[in-house]
Amino acid sequence: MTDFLLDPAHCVSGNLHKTARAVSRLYADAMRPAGLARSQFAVLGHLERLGPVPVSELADRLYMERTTLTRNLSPLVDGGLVDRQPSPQDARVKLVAITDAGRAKLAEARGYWREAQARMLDSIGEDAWRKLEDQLRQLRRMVR
Amino acid sequence: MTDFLLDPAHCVSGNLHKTARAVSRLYADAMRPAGLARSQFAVLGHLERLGPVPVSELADRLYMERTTLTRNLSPLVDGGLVDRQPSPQDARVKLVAITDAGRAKLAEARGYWREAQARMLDSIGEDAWRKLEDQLRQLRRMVR
DNA sequence: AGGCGTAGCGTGCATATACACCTAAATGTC
DNA sequence: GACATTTAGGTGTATATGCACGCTACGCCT
Repeated sequence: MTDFLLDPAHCVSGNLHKTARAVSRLYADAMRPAGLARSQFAVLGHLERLGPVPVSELADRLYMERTTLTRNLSPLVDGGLVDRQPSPQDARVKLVAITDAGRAKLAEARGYWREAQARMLDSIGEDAWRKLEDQLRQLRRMVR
Repeated sequence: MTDFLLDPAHCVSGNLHKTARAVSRLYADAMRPAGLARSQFAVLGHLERLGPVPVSELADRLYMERTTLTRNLSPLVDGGLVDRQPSPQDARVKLVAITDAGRAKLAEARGYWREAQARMLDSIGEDAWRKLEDQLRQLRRMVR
């Protein structure tokens, strides 16, 4: 067994977070005019694809703590971009959905996002990203 | 140009953060007995390798906002794991260094960390991680 | 019907992250 | 040497992240 990779400098978690921070700056800068934070963009994107969905399920999809999502939803609900209602079937469940205003804001932000994403793909190469994305997906499935 | 990768689901930043969250849980769980948070472990690890270093330089190495690091250092300084002193050469510069207590705590935490890292490497394969880590490093250099 | 276990959510607390803005010290310019 | 500029750091505010804990509603069992 290699000792090499058992040095904290090679921590999987640390390297992922470090890289995430580095990359986020570009997207944050590009999307600033839209007034949507990185995480909010991700939440709205998922919501648009999923339709009304329980908080827990959305959290699972985002690989995010349920309680973290609850708080991240607050500013979106306050801003009218997201709607949160009890399910008619099960009073415990809160169904979260994107509103029309949310869809509009998302569409606006997507324009800025696309620029950043295009620049990023241009830098690293589409093929490289395809492979990297696949490895990240595998990593997530691994730990689930 | 492929439209495929210009869908928010393929966002580089989003995928990185999502994966980082997923992976962090394992390390956090494993290291909980040590009482060191993920980020704190990373900071101490860097400090041990670097020796006394200005806040800004440490922030650069961590690809972290300087002001974020300042706050992350607070609990470490309060806990006596890190020392923060003005530089004798330049009164503007604050030199940050790991203390003996910090080294001890780091050594303790490293035991727990090693278990998590070993499990992770076992799951994804050492070779796969070597390649992935390299791609992440390239990504960071790219955006610097 | 009553009681028990469980499932879904929210809150209190602590840390993490970063932008805008401020302060102080060093440096450069004349 | 005086003053503008640049550089290193910290603080106010807002969002992000997750654990421990508590509450309510549902389902089951008797």
